[in-house]
Amino acid sequence: MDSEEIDVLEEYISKNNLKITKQRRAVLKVFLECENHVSVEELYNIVLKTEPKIGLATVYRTLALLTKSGLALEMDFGDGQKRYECSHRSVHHDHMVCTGCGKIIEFTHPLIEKYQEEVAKQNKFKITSHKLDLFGLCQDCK
Amino acid sequence: MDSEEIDVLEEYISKNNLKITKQRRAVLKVFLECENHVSVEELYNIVLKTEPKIGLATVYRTLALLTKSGLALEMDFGDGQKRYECSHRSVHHDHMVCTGCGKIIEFTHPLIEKYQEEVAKQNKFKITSHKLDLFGLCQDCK
DNA sequence: GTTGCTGCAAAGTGTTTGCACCCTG
DNA sequence: CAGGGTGCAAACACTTTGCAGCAAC
Repeated sequence: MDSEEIDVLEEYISKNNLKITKQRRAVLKVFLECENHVSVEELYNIVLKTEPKIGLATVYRTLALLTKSGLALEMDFGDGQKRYECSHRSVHHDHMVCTGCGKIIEFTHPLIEKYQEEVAKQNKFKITSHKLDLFGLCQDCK
Repeated sequence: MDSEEIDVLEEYISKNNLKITKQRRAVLKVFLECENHVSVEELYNIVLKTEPKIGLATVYRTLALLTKSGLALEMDFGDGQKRYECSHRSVHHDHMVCTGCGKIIEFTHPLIEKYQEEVAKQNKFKITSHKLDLFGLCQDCK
């Protein structure tokens, strides 16, 4: 396991009077190893292989904990389930979601960000976060 | 009621062997009169005033019908419920969602759209739709 | 040995569906 | 009067919560 992330988690945990458990370690390990935008169910099924007794509720609770500690980011692509990505793994990015195969391509475009700021300023709006999803067909699904 | 929209609905209905009912009229009327981004529950509560016997399921079914007929657009701001807006009322736009008071400001920026196309092309991705939400604080909530 | 954590099951959300009856066309 | 529409309640999918026993510190 990458010591950097377990450190982040342990720091958060000790600061908040919480405890490290083998379930939390297991969820964190799988979360760090699997690809971005995992759903809870997907993660749960992987964790089950190393921690067969773990409950789905624990996975939900641990992902909430990872989100609060800043290790995970919660995403919603409108498909009715929460998905998570590692916040450390990349700086902010947006998503192209292929409606054919479900593949998610990440991207950023500095000018798009710039014009977002511009339009916000025009409306006297202070952006704290944003979310840009392009839906369509990827190269393979065209 | 605006005759334009009832025409669109009736055309869709007659093309698909469906029927006009007073419930559908009532939902359409309220939908056209209320502000954009209504949730189903909000709409339901307003419709109840003129159609006290209507069921929530009918509102869901009618909104699905309006969406299929092209009158309504389904939105998801990640708050766990579907919201709808009139598709005729405006051309495409994006949203600034105030996390303080819930206000939604609509906007478009031609250059943002342009750079979306550009980045899609670089990834050989064909955009069918997109969704840009800025979250933050509006003028009044800063 | 406290106090937080876990697994389980039950409860909660928002949404959809099955069905008998009703109403439009 | 046939076939779609309605209201109701049950079913659904995803997520959260209450609780008794368990484990980390």
